[in-house]
Amino acid sequence: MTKKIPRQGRAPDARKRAAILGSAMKLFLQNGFAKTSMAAIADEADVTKQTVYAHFKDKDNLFQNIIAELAKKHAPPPGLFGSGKASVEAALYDLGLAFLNMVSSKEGIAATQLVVAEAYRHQRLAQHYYESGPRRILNLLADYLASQVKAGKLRIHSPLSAASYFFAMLKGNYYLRVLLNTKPKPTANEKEAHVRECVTIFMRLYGGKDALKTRNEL
Amino acid sequence: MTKKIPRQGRAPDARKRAAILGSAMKLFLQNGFAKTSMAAIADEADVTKQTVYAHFKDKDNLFQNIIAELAKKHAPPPGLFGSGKASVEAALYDLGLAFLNMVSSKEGIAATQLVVAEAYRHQRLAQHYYESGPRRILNLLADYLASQVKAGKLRIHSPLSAASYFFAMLKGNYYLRVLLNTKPKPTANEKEAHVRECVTIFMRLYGGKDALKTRNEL
DNA sequence: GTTAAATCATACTGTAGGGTCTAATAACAT
DNA sequence: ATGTTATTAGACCCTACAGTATGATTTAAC
Repeated sequence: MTKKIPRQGRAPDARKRAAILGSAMKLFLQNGFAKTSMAAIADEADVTKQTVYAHFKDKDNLFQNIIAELAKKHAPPPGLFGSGKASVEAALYDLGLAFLNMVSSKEGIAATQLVVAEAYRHQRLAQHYYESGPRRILNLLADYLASQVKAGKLRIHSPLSAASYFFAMLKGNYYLRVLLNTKPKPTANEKEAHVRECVTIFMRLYGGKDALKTRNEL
Repeated sequence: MTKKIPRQGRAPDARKRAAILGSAMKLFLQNGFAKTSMAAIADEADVTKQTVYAHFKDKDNLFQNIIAELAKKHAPPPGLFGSGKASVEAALYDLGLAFLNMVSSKEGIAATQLVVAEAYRHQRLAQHYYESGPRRILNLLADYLASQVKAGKLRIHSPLSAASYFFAMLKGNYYLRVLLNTKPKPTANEKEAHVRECVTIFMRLYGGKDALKTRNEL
């Protein structure tokens, strides 16, 4: 019932709005909140400052929209554990690699830096970002693990803990270094090897009884 | 040979310099780089802006000094694995708890947020901070682990990897949430329990042969 | 006690940037 | 056609703030 407000005159241009959002995201990610000016955003979007202010109340409001957009963009896709037919190892490997690629992507890094940097000023935003991104994916994995426990494929007391350890190991060294721009960025090969190792360790910890007897060194 | 430049007149006041550094650190940690003004720093230090500029070339220079100071302050203490006589478990537990307390302290959080936020602008600083803090402690643990491997107390292929997994598990859930100000902060009890669990897992992974046979669930 | 440097107090400059205003034009609704 | 709204172009206001200038005052070296 709220959709068809009777209008007269020109309608707001959705493409311009999108352009503004796009430019703002690009610039915020590139230079951070403080060092991105509204004028620069307007320029980049080929739009007037006025138009920017017509669509967004102020800089803060625009920023909130960007973070919300990023949260959506970085949320885990719906069919994450699709068929559920693959082996646990394969599922973990795929998830792990996707996750690692995500967080070490240029945009993933910039987004995290941005949110962390502004977290103390926009606590609700940070919370929302966390819950729709990291927290969501953590829960998904926990659910999957629980299902595999039921299926007798894993032995886990607390799936949520186990899931968090899996992600923790994945991030391991990388994460902080990535956040701090301490390159060089890992190569695809390194990432794959690292994910394999994490899966191996995970299975040694939580795999069926026999899994524990296999290779004892890492 | 560079120390005794013949001077005349008043000497720079070391206490004022210290006061400036103190105020700057406090305010930078509290409000971030951009939102801390030189005037505010001078005020807080009970000093004139002129004096601030007498001691530090500009805001950036002052900031660099602060980060260096933080890096020193957060560097691991020398006698970390003191006697080396305690059990591996106990050593890991102590280290883990100290580490967790450190990174979840108000100042530890603020420092990390600050460095992360400015990382893309002050890459060398971030690098320096990483190497004198996290990297150093990682190496210390790796060395300790290697020594315990030699002593037959542990079975580890790559001590550096193992060390990084230990810290990764410690941070686990906590770290990102802490960086994002997603409270509530963990209580002392929770931290202790968490460290215990990490040590247990670690020993299951890397402890002597028998360690693997114990409790199979977590 | 003279001198040179450090500090103070305060005013000042210059610039960047958030946000507003106005007047004109363009697009759409009825 | 008429009215309403979006957008443009560009000037404009105001505040915050980094950094400087000036002149007085204190402190320590000699």
